[in-house]
Amino acid sequence: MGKKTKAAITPTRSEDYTEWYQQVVKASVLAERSAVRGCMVILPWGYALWENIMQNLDKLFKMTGVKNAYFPLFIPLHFLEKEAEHVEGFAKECAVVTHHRLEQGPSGGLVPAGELTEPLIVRPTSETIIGDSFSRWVSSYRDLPLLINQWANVVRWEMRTRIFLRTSEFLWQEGHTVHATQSEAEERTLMMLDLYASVAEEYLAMPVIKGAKSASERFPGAVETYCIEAMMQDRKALQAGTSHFLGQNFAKASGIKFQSASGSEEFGWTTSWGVSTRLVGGLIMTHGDDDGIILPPRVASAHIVLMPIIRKETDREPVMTYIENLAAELRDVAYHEAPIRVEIDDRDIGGAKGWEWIKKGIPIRVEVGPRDMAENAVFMGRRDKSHREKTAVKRDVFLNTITSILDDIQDNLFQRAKAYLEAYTHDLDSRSEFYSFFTPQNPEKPEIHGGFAKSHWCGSPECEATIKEDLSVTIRCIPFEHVDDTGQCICCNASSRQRVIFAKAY
RNA sequence: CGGGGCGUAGCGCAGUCUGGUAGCGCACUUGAAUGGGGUUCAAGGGGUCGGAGGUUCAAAUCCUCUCGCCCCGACCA
Repeated sequence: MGKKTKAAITPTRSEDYTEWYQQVVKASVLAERSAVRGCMVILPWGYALWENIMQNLDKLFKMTGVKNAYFPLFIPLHFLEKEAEHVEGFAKECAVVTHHRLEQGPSGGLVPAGELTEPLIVRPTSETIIGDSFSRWVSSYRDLPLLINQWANVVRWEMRTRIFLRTSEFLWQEGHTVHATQSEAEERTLMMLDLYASVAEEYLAMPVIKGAKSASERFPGAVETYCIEAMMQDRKALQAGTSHFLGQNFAKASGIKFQSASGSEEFGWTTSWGVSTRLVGGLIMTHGDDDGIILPPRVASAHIVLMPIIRKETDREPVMTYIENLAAELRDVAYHEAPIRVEIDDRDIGGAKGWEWIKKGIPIRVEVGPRDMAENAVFMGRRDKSHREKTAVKRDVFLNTITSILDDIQDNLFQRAKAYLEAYTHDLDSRSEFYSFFTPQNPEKPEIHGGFAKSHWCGSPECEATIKEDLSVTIRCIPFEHVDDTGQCICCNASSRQRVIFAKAY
């Protein structure tokens, strides 16, 4: 009882949000920094979470007819040069392989040797290398639509990295499709956006706003970029997923052509769409509290931890037997078509154990000691409630209600996050109101402020740039709602046909 | 690439100004006590003080150069 720390994480969110995030990641054992600049090691607890996200997405992709494939890590330099905007967009952040051998240097160390005739780029995204394959796979309208996804790692040499949110290397999926018509491709782009939104909301319990990017925020080479934007607890926006309608730009660059039913030669219409390990960062900042992360049950690395309370050595065997039987029965319960994931923690380390699991964000902690056994009960704590709020539940009741308890936690997390998003999203119509909304009281050490401003925008890149320059606020998306609303641009007062979402962003 | 901070045990830090050859807390190991909760006591293991060079009888400490990390900008999923 030495320490009187009120929260498990120091500092708290309100004290220092950025530092809180880093401490939460550390305490959660989801990931850690690696020896390589800007790259992270994903630990088992974090990888299990990512696997659950992956499996759910993968299943949903396949239900829409998408098939998985795999393409090379390396892209020949000249491939990237094929689409002008695309080159410009990614050129600044590419890792380049120039040699294929190491030799003993004069001072003893290894030095690169065997220079390549053409450098290879470590993929920052795979439109061009996949386009090359697609150009050979597609020759007739009968080959379309072509619906491919790959699970891969990509590298973007960012100047500033942040664990899970922006690492030099990250894991993601990238879907790439080719269609015979523009409308079919557009339909697919929006279909995948909807799929992402429902995964974010139903699995990650993360409410999102769907919309289109402004021209300046578009994917390099895309005709249209759609996105889902979530609000973190420091009220900044996080782009949680994107779906791009690429028109015929990449088809022309890669030579993806097909012969139509009428015999004419036409370029395909392509799309690409992706979500990444960034989602994990979003999850942390959406649900975490001052005791650490809170994992939504639908994707949690594990659902329940069973912790024996052993008072006397003679209690150990009966308590462990009780726990192992309980675990076996729990694992036989299906939660959304998959077995409940149960951990048993019998380490004899006292109360620190419970706190470890709190910081790891497991949805349900269960303690079982002789007293519970005598009453045929378990002692349960929920991660979405205070750590002090624990209740005795009869064993059979616990087994019969466990899936609804998990669903209740899932729903509770979503409702909380949705209330937060709504509480800090405002229609703002005056320029002064808008500027004060995004200006902290204390510029030295900015407090959590702002949120999402739904404000009118005339559509000019100049107004967008002015606001970005003045406030570091950008247009996160042009939402699909509110399209018929008319008003005046927040920046220049010109007439505007709709509101857009302005926010500071990650 | 600019501005600020920092590299000393696995983690968090003190010691640096005023050179004398390394310490604290947590974690770890062992033993004991405790037992519905980040418990207590005792004993113990672990460090080329980020790296290189220099000054000095002597450098974690002073000087020069480097490398890396964190925060704030610019760039971005």
